[in-house]
Amino acid sequence: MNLVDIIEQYIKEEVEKCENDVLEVKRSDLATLFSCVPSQINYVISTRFAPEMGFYVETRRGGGGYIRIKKISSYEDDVVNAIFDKIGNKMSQHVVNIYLKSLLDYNVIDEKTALLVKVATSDKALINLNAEDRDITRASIFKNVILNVI
Amino acid sequence: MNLVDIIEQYIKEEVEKCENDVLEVKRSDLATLFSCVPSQINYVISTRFAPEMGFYVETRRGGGGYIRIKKISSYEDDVVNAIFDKIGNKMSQHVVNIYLKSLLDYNVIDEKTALLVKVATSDKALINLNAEDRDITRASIFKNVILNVI
DNA sequence: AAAATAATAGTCAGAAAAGGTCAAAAGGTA
DNA sequence: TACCTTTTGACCTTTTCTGACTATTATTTT
Repeated sequence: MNLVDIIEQYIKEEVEKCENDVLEVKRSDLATLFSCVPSQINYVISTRFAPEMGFYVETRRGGGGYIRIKKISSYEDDVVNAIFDKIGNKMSQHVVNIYLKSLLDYNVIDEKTALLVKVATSDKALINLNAEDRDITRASIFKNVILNVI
Repeated sequence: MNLVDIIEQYIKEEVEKCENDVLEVKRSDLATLFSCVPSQINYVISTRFAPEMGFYVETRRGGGGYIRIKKISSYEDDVVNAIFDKIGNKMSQHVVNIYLKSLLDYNVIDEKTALLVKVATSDKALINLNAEDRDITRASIFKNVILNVI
């Protein structure tokens, strides 16, 4: 097993142990624990704890900084999984609407949430980006939000 | 929790306890209470009690000097306006979080909406963009969504 | 009343304490 | 060999904390 795998497994176990499946750690502590450079932790996080894998990660710099890893409970949901399997790394505004409707139909999300997601991923909100970045960003926001709000 | 966070929380609690939501304290007393240098109090005030966070702060030097912290009570609109006045066309993740906290505090938005905006504007959701685009997009999403829910 | 002194608070720059980024080196595998 | 993943390290950014120095106001002294 590689170091990434060992650290990945450790984090997953620790998250399970935590109240609400939220683990808060210092990057430096993890690095010390596994005798590796701190940036190795970033590598683990970015390759193993992306939203597609059912995790939400939040960090904070400065004194008292931390990395907070939250396991998303709805990740096991079949409907969500079915939808996630189909989403690529780009989404048009139209496609977002289709998926939102579907999630609404299955009562996975409510009207208000659907509206908020629609606004947050609208061309208007992403107006400063070029078409390509817009679609990529839209897909990323969609995935992150959906996993977190349901 | 950092010292700033502890002092922030303490002040907020004390303000709540006060008649009319106005707390008057001596900077030196707070510094003594938390065993820190007086300027730490200024740091807390300037990073956590600005008008866009729903507070109005007044001070007086010299003998009998004080720091008076008032929670803006009147209309949620004031807070929303203060925030929108302050927002330029760029926002850091940190700033978004701070404003969301204020909006939540004033019941302008609910927990779920706050979470949604937080996730939608997080660095993770906007990972494919460079730092500059990220901050611009973040501000745009924030404005669009908030304007839609209020 | 003016001057001196004491009592406050403010400012700003630098240190300290985190985490982030990116590219190069190393290791595996088809 | 060519390509992909992992590991490492040098350098960057953000946030917090501290302390020396400054500014203002109140009180006391002359």
